Amino acid sequence: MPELPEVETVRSGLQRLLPGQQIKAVHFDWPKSFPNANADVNAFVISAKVTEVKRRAKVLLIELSTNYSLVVHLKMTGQMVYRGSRERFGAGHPNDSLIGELPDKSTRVTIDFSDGSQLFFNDQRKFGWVRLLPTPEVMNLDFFKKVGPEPLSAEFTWQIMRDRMLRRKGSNIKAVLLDQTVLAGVGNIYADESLWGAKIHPSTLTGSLTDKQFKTLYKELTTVLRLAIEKGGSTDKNYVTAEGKRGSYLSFAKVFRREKLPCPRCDTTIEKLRVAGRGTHVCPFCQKAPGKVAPGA
DNA sequence: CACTTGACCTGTCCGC
DNA sequence: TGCGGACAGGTCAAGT
Repeated sequence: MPELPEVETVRSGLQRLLPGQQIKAVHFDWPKSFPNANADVNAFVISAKVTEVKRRAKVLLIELSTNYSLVVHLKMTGQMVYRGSRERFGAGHPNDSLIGELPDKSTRVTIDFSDGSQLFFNDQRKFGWVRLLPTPEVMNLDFFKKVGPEPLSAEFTWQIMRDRMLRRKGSNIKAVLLDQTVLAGVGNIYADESLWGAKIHPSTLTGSLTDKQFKTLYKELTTVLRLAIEKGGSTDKNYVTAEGKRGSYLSFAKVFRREKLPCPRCDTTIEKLRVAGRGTHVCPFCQKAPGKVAPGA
């Protein structure tokens, strides 16, 4: 799972469920999903209690009472699903859950808690990972040293976004939105959605954007990220919340996965193209390709 | 150096 | 139906 709103939704779910839980056992069978699992798991994970669940960029940080942290990246298809001691299926009715009984064949890591509840790290494509690190060293990971600011933080302004984006003025704006060193947490869904909102074509050279466009893009991006968090993220195939439920943002999406459907703003048929190596959705009328002038721009 | 492309994996969908 | 190929929400390493 993917982007900031999805990871934030999982974080808030785990933060409701995990603090105070004591870890009894950890199981994993695909070593790449837990590359540095070693004797430290026995020393610093078994018997530890979860103190807090945090997020930075698209990464979950499960902090333990031993001053170690389980650091989790869900990449494309990762899930973190909690099951209470009496729930073989999802909380409430089984139909609420996208997934059935756990563990299943995509389960890579299982954490057992003392009260009988369990936390499952599932990952169909095996790109995601869990790592164990001393909490004070987590931010020394190369990824965290390079990652850009949180787009929803109070300090993040449109001018900061513009200045950081202009470090890559020779790239198209879609590639720059996806660049985690420019700003944290944006992926393919919310890049397309915010570019549609700002009426900017994804192939537009970043260096050619005006201040007015940067300002609009900032507003659209932060608005769409907040809305997606409110809706519990976007579920297409794999993503689920900590309770195993779907997120509902995609029913509010304007262009993502809506190729061949009408643009909600002008009724022009939405097209799917390839930009920055990624499937990209645009309204060809609202978002004029570079060289042409967008309406109202 | 700045930027783009392939690789990491499994599963699904689409065309022949 | 079967089978090959393209594609899927992310990030690195290696390439141009």
